[in-house]
Amino acid sequence: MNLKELSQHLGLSQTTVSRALNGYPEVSEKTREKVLKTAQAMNYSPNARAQGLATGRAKAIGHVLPVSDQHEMVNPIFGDFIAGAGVTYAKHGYEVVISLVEDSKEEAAYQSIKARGNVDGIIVHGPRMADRRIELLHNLKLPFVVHGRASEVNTPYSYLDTNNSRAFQRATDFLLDLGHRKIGLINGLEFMDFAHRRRMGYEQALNNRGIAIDPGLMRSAEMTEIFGYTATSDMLASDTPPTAFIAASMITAIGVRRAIHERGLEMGRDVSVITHDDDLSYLKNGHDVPIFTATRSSVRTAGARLAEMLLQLIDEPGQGPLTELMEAELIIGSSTAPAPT
Amino acid sequence: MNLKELSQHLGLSQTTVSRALNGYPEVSEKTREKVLKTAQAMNYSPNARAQGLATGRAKAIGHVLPVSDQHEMVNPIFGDFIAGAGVTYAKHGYEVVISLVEDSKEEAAYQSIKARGNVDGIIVHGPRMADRRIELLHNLKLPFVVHGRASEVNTPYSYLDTNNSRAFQRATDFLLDLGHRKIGLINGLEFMDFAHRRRMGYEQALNNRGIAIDPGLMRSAEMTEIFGYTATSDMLASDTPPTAFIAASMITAIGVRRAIHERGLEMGRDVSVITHDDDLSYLKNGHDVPIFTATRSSVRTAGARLAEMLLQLIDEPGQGPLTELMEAELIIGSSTAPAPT
DNA sequence: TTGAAAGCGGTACCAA
DNA sequence: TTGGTACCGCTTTCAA
Repeated sequence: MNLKELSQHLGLSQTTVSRALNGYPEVSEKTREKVLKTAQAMNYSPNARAQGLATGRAKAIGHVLPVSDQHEMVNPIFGDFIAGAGVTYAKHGYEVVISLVEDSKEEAAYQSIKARGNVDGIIVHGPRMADRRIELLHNLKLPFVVHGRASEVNTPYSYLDTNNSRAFQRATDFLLDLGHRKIGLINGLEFMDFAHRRRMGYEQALNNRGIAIDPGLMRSAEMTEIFGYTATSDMLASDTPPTAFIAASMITAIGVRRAIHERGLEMGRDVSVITHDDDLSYLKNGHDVPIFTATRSSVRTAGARLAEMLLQLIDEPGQGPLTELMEAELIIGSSTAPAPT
Repeated sequence: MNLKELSQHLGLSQTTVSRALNGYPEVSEKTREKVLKTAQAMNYSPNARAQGLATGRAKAIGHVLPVSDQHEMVNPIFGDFIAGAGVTYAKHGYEVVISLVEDSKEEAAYQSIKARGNVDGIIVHGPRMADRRIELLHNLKLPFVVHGRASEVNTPYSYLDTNNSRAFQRATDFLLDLGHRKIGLINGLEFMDFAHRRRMGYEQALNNRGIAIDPGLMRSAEMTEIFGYTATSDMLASDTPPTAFIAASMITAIGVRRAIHERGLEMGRDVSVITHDDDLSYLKNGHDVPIFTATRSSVRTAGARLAEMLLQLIDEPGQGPLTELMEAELIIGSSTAPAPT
C-alpha cells in the first residue's frame, strides 16, 4: 500500500492525499476526513525512506557506541538511556539508529554517517577527557549533544552531565566527618571524563582538610566485580588499611563487599562503604548507602532530557549550546559508621 | 557530495560511477580504479535513503523494545546484546534501528514498521510465554528471529535460546547432591519465557527425587536488588528456613547476599547460593558460584549469532526456521557447601 | 564498456 | 480546494 494506490483508491491526486495526511490547511475538512479514515482502514503508513528523500529530514537520531579493541565493554547504562530517550523520540516521531564505531575509525565513521544522511542528529556517549568526537561533529555541522562532558575540549558544545565531582566530594566529606582518615577510592577508568571528575571531587575534599592524598588509596580500572574485589583486598592487606571506601559502580561494589566480608570484617562497623545503588526506597529503609547518581531511573530521565535538547537543536538551528548539570542525590544508610578508634 | 556531483567531477555518467562503486563487472579496471580513488578522496558516501528507495532494501535491522506501563524495566542485557549483534551488522553494512513500542500498540507498531520500510528484518527481545509478536510478524512476512523462545506459541519461528531449564535443573541437582532439601528459588517474572523455563528445571530436579514442591520456597518478581533482599529475608525468617538459594540474576543476588549476611549467617557455610556471575576467570579462583548463562560476554556472543541467523534469513528467504540452543556453563565455587546437619 | 532514462515513494511548487 | 509535475539521490534496464 503506497500513496499512489491509496490516492487511486480514493479517486484523488497524490498531492491532495499527501496534504490531507500531513495536516496542510488547504484541504477541505470533508476530504481530509475521508482520506484519514481510508488510510487508517487500509493500514497505510508512508514509506520513511521516500519521505526522507523528499524532505531532506531523516526523522532519526544516531547513537554511536565506540567499540574499542582495548576495553570492549559496552556502557552498562546504555539500555536505560535509550529507553528514556526513546520515549521522547517516539513522541516526536523519531527513530533511533545505532552505529557501532571502532575507536580507530571514528573520523571516517562520522563523515559517513553525515553523508549517508539517515540521521538528523547524534548523541555522544561516554566522553573521554580529550574527546575528538566533539570537534569532529562540530566541523561536520551535524547537530549533536553529549551525555557528560569532556574537560579538555574547548569547542563549545551542548551537554547534560551529572555533577560527579560534587557528588564524590560530598561523599568524601561525609566520611571525613565521621572521622575516617584513610578512605579508599575505587574508581573507573580515569581517561573517562566522569571518572576523572569523581577523583577530582575526592581529592578536593581531602585537600580542604589538609589531608595528604595517598596514591596507594586510589585504584582506577574498568568497573568490574573482580576489580572491586582485588582493589579492596589489596588495600585491606596493607599495614594501615583504609577504614572506608567509595566505590564508583554498583557492580564494582559487589566485589568490594565480598573482599570486606572475606576478611572477616563487617560493613557498617569495621569498614564503611559508600557506593551507587539502584532502588531509592530500598535505601531509605536504612539498608544501604548510595551516592544516588546513576541509578537506572535517573539515567532514563537523563536520556529523555538529552533527547529533548537535541530535538530542540535540530528544530531551531543556530542556537547557542544548551547545557545542563544534574545534582546527585546523596543518601546515607547503614553501611557507614564512624571510624573505629 | 552526491553521485551526480561525483560523476560530473569525473566526467562520467552516474551509471558508470554507480557501477564502479558497487563492483559490477562491466566496468573497465582503469575506470573503476579512478572512480574508487576519487570517491575516497572526496569523502563520498552514497545516501542511504536514496539507495534504499532504489533497491528496496533498507540495510537495517529493527530491534523492538516493548515498553510496558506495568513494569517499565528495560532488559538489562540489551546493551550487550546490541554490542554483539552490532559487530555482525557492521561487517555486512547493516545498521540498527530501535523502536520503543508500547505493549498495547504492538500490532499497529509492527505493521507500521513494515510499511515504513526502513528495516529488512527484526529481532524480538524478551519473549513472553504466549507472545503475540511471533504470529504477528509471521503474518506480516517480515523476516525475524527471537532471542529466547515462547513456549505457548505454535507458529514455527527462528530463535536462539539458552537452555535455561537444563541450567536450573543442574543447579538444583547440585544442591540436592550436597544434601540440601529446602532450596529457595528467587526467580524473574514467570510470564517471561526464560523465567518459566527456569522454574520448570528447578521443579523437575525436585520431582526426580520425589521431593515435594513447596510454593513457600519460590518467589517470582522483577529482578531487582530489593526483591532479592525481601524474598530471602522472608524465607530465612520461616521456622524451617531454606539452606540454599538459587538466584536468577546478578543484581537480585546482591540482595540475597545482603539478607543472608544481615541475619548473621555466612554464605558458603550456613547458606549456599548459586547465581549468575560476570567474570569467569574470577570464579575459577573459587571465590564464587555461578550458573554461567547470561554473563555479559555470552550475551554478546548470542547477539552476534542471532544477527547472523537473521541476515541469512533475509538473504535466502523461504528457509526453514533456524533454531539454536546454547548450553549454560555451570561452575561451582566457594559459596556452596553441604547442607548443615 | 558506457550512457540515457525510467523508476523507487514520497513532497512541494505552480497553475488551474 | 485540487491536480500536474519536477525533484530528492540512487539503481537498473535498455540501447548505443
